Amino acid sequence: MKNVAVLVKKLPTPKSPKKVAITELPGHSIRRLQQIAVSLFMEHTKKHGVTPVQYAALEEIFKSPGLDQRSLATAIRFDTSTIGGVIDRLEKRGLVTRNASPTDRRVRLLELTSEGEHVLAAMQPTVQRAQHAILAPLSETEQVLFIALTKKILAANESLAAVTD
Amino acid sequence: MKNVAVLVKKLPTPKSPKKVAITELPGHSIRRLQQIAVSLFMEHTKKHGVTPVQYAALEEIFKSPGLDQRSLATAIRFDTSTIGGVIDRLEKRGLVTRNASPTDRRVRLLELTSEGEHVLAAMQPTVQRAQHAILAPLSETEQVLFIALTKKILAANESLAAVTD
DNA sequence: TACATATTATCAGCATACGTACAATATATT
DNA sequence: AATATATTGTACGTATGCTGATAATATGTA
Repeated sequence: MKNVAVLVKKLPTPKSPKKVAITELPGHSIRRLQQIAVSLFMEHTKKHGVTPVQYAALEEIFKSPGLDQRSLATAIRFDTSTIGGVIDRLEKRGLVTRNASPTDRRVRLLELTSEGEHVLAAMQPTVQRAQHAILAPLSETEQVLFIALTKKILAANESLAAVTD
Repeated sequence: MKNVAVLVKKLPTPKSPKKVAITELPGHSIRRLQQIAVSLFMEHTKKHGVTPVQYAALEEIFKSPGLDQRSLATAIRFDTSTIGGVIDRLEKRGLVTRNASPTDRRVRLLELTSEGEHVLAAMQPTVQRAQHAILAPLSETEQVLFIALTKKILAANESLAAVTD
């Protein structure tokens, strides 16, 4: 009787692992999805030399000229410690300017240069095509469904990661 | 008349960008999905100090002991130039061994240490919970649907990115 | 006004990701 | 055997992504 109690009581981590098919895990599928989305984006927008992350930054700065880095990061879900480097690269390419705020000396205000606006305008159609390409394997109905399901997951996890505020 | 022809013919890139809601682009949603999946994984498996990528490697090496790095990379869709560093870290932690092949001196054969097997076994339940957490916002039916749609996209793009062969 | 607290940006460290190039080694072909 | 080609692993450069720490600056409150 005592033996049984001991056996039942322990139940530690199983001695040997089970064989898990990585491919079947949602996490892995999502990682693959991301690899594919980035790959298609880069393929379609190759001639502009702008990454998906940089594109998102350009788009947001265009929508809200003069916003600060932190607000930008929050808006497009970058980590605040990443945003600096992204802006560095855009600034170096002359697509973005970063000026000290006259009212708050901590803040760097972001704006597109005319070159930045030009590049953004030029690449928008290619970005659209890339987005279509990602969902292309799905029917119209399936695409709507996929987007809805995705949004549902995102909505339930808004606070997770890259939301520094 | 000529004016019209000229206008029609050119159609260059638009002068000024349109305002695009980044949040509405599939690429951005997928990026968010990935951030969330990783975040949930790390949260659930915190005590094991193993990343999603490292976990995939452990799982695959357990399934196919003695496989080489390149095969591993292909199996779990790592970039071949990334796999080395991942194995380095697992090796340094004593979870994996990397031995020269007796038949082919180019190859490094991978195997789990007993510690590696132990860690893998210990974390499998927590990984399961993390995977459930990712899809938790969806109903059972929706989860099945989401997985099916995702797989359809992946199947159509198997060759894209991180498939070095 | 003086101090505690909050905010903005930056930096260091670690871990993917991918392109490109390259050395070592196998294998196929001539 | 000698050469051409393919394969395995590594290294370097660039770009995220996140944690934790810190400096500079604001702001709220005693």
